[in-house]
Amino acid sequence: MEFEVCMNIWCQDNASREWKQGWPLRSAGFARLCEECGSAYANSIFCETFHKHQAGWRECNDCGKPIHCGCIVSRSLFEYRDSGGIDCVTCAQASQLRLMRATENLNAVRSIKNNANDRHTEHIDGRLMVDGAGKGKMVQLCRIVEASEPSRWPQSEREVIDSCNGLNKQDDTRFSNVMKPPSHSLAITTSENNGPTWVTGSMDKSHPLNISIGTSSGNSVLTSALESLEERLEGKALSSPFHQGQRSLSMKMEGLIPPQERIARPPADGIGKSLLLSRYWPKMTDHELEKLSECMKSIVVPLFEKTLSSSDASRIGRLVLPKSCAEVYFPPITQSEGLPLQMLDVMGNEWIFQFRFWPNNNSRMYVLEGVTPCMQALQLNAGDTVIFSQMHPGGKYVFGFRRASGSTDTQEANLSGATANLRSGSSYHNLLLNWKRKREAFLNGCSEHLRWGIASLQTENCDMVNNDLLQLPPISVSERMTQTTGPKRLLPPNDDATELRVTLEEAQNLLSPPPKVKPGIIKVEDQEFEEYEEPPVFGKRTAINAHPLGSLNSASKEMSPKELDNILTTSKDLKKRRSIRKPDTAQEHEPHGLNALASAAALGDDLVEPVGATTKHPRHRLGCSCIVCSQPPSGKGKHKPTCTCIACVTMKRRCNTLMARKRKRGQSDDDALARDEGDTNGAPRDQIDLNSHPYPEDMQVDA
DNA sequence: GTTACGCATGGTA
DNA sequence: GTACCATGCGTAA
Repeated sequence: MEFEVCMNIWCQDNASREWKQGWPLRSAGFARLCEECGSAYANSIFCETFHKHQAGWRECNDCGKPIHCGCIVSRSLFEYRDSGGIDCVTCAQASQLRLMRATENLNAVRSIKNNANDRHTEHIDGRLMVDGAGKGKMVQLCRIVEASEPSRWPQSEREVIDSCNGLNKQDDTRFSNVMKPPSHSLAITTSENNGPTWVTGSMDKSHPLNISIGTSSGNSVLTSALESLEERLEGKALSSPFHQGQRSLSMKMEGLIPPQERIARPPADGIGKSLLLSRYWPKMTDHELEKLSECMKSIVVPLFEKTLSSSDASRIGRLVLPKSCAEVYFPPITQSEGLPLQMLDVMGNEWIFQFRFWPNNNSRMYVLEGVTPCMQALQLNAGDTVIFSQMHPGGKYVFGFRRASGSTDTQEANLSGATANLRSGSSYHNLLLNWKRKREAFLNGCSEHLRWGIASLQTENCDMVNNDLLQLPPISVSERMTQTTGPKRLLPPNDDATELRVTLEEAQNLLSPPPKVKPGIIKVEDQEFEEYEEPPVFGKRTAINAHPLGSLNSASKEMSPKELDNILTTSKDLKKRRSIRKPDTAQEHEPHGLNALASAAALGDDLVEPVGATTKHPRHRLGCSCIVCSQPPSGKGKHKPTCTCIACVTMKRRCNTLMARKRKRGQSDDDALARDEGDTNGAPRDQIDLNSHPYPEDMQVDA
């Protein structure tokens, strides 16, 4: 165990060598707690998920912008570390907790030197050498302690010791006594095991600045006004929340809090931060993490994330896991068959994936198998990001996700729905209730058939749908029914090769009125709706000038019973697919008949091209970002030869690579290359034409 | 004929 | 050059 000294000046344990594992931190580790007093230390700066109310905002020393520090102790403790620390998320340079610059630190120690006759300090390699009580020791840590309860500040070292002894007797050593300082103090901690040297000073305005220097063992006391320290305390520290009526800095910074940034959360120390590529670090906003924890009713520690590739999101149902992440965060497996891993998604559904590996080039390739049902239920596609987290206690894995940028859905959005029922009392909750009420009012006002249709489209088996709807602001139903809200994923795709993006309006368009039936008129919120006595007809209209709600165009393309049967059969086929989801939830996200109908209808000619499963080039599915799929339709949007877009650059690189290889293989192959690639559109070879098929004919996906 | 499994291959960092 | 990983592909069910 790494040697560290407890930084709680109430604690006499200056030689702590063991640290208890405390509460889980958002950095995927655990807070280390002093064995003696239970104080948090080191990486406890990440504990905001657990003690959010004690989190606070600070100003970055370098850029001055507010930065967040969630340390349970940081609200009452300003900490300085010469090395390490957390980068400011804004400027990425300043240590998050570096509230004193090195020069200030030096001044403080010089003051000590000047006022303690037997002391001598030097600045060596950025560190401070203290001679005297901490003779020959390198100063590593220096901190200003700000008391939260001045009335409890001990006025003497004796009181400090007494208070510490009292604290040690407390049962709840984890939180009640976390870094409760006796006063504003400057602690200079030596790196070796002879205890820290403390500079304590009362900052109570009712008392003169009374600063003492000594080791915590109390063998040296110097009462003096350390001017520079006082100046600093009066300057920076005195402007702290404490001197503003004990208001927290977080309150002070209220209104200045910047928008939540997506923070890449590196793994905790010791778990191989250097081993895990930063692209796998879970990037969640504090808000998302907070909501996830709220949703799971547990502490959730993000582990890693991965952007779904085409093959991950394909129907194969295999999600390739980054090797390092799999080995670090998932249970070790020795057999290729691996073991089942139970996971909860953000909706609270339980899934079991097979965590296994394949031998691969003297290495392993880790995969999660059986993810298709979950992916479909969550409507995840290539480009989306899945986030693996772990709950504490219990260690159960959480399967979270984040939609690809540009999508209207984010994990946060989905969590909004998932946690709606947990947000009782919040304004957000009220908004949801408001919308729910209006929706119910509307449904109640609708005819049975229409109500059934809409309700089915929302489908009680598709929580995502409800959640999507519930996310909507509580606008009137009439507005809802007439506006286009942008792409909404209403239904899970009924085939892996397809994706359904359909607005509510489009969904409504799938309901056609029965032919030759005159509608009645009902009023909901002063809006007239047509009511039909006969069931609606399902089908995709071929004309688009229909009224969204009822007066549907007579040109509706009705489905024959056989067509309906075919689609329903397709839906049933879904159930044949292998799914190892638990029985209690296994059917929840299966598309119902109406869903299948809607999907099939919505996936008509002009909406989504149903790309058939092909073994030739399965990557060409919806969402595929390859050259073929990303190229614009021929004719318009043609890329210029000088275009430097990603697609063009990639294409050029590929061609260059291909050319180089071909040249190596000889002239005959070069000729073949010329045949294959040879100016399909008559373009010179150095002018890449992205509108031509980049692959030989036998590889081209059917257009 | 289709699908899933398991391994191989090749691109990329 | 190597490891990782996306995905291609042969084969068995």
